Amino acid sequence: MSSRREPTSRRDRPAKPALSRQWIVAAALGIMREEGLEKVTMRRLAQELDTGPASLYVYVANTAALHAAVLDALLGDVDLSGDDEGGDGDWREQLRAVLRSYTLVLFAYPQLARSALVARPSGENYLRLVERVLVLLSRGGAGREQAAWGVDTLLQSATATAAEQATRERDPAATDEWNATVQALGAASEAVHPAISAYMPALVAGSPEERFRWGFDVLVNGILATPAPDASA
Amino acid sequence: MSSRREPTSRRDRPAKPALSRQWIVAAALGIMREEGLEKVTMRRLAQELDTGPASLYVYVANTAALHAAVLDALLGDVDLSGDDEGGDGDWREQLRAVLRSYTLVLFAYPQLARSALVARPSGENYLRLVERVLVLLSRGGAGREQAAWGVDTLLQSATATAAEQATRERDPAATDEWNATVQALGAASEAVHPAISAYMPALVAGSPEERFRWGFDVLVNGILATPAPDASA
DNA sequence: ACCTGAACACCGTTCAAGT
DNA sequence: ACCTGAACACCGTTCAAGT
Repeated sequence: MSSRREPTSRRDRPAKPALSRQWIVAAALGIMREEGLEKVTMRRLAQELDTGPASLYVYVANTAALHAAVLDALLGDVDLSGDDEGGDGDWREQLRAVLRSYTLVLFAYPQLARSALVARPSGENYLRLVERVLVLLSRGGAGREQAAWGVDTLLQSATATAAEQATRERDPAATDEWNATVQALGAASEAVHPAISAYMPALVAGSPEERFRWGFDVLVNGILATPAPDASA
Repeated sequence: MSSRREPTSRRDRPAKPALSRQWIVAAALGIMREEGLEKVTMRRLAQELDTGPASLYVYVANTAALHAAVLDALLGDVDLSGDDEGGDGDWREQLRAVLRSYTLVLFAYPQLARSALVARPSGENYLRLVERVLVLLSRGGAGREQAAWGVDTLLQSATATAAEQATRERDPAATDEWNATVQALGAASEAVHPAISAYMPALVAGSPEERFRWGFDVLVNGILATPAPDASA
């Protein structure tokens, strides 16, 4: 019972694999899937990897970078459908599918969507996504600036939708915030806030699906209809 | 030197005013203005108010609620210009002005904008803002659902713009993230990501002002041009 | 170069006890 | 009802020292 190492037996922990950025991110993903993003901390992660927190700083600059790396890893699940074969006519449907897939991936991890809103990722999977959206937008007739700025707007909007709707359904505590907003809107007196009062059912109505679809169309229609500043002036 | 209370002299601290939600939020605002949102913690705030953290929980549910209250207080600075007198023709300019004012207020406190992205406020000033945007949108010809969902989209987009652009300019550490993204985009090889490579200058170009204006027009154009789901089907 | 122990300087939240 | 002290259970990050 006092043996220090058993080279053959007892391999419950596979002999502590060497640290590496890849391995660290994989462990972080595991913790997130099982315990949520809020448990993906330097300390908890170090514990999981059987080392001290200080060791992680060789591979990861800080906690924000760690979360960004986890997000990028997850972005590998986004379906970029039909990655290259043409079919020019249905660019809009393809773009919608890509963004829906992106939204669904984020839906699975609301907290990650929240953090993506605030810290854009920069990994390989993110680049692939941006590339794909750019191609589809330009296929749809968007100009240079329209496509470039459009990517940003579309991804941001999809991220925000995921963060909000997903939170609203799952997160135990954050539901309170949404309830507070709904309640505040509902309680708005007709005298002080007539418009809110008049629009009230609609203000909080709509399934995630409906909101997503409408939001997508609003943006695509708007992007194609709105020229970039220097284009004409 | 051992006196317990001096009723007349030494009023550096004005005799510890009674706790109240209002007073707590005011103190929180002060800390934010002087030290940044990240210092607006229950413990720091309690210290400022000369009490223990536990005492604050009588008035504020948790830290998120505290931040939301601070945001709402700040929203009082948003210029709702011309609050009621007609001038129907220029609804678009008025709406633009309101959203610009909103963005500017958030610009002053990037971190707060970040947190607003994630936790919608629900206070009186927020309601006033929603009310105003609703009125202007419907004056512009938006239908019921268009106006209702449009408010959400417009405010979200403005918030995100503020959070991003503001952070990019001021925040010492968060600039790294943006740099990482820019660098990743710039380093995208032409072979693997031809579109990114081709669109590259445009992807990160544009002043905050230009981006804001374009984003606003995209949304307003899109909102007015896109009917709500059940409207026709 | 990589890894570590230990420390520094913090957090949010709860609870039993007081007034 | 409000306020408090004290505790519980955590954090991120740095640094000198080791290998």
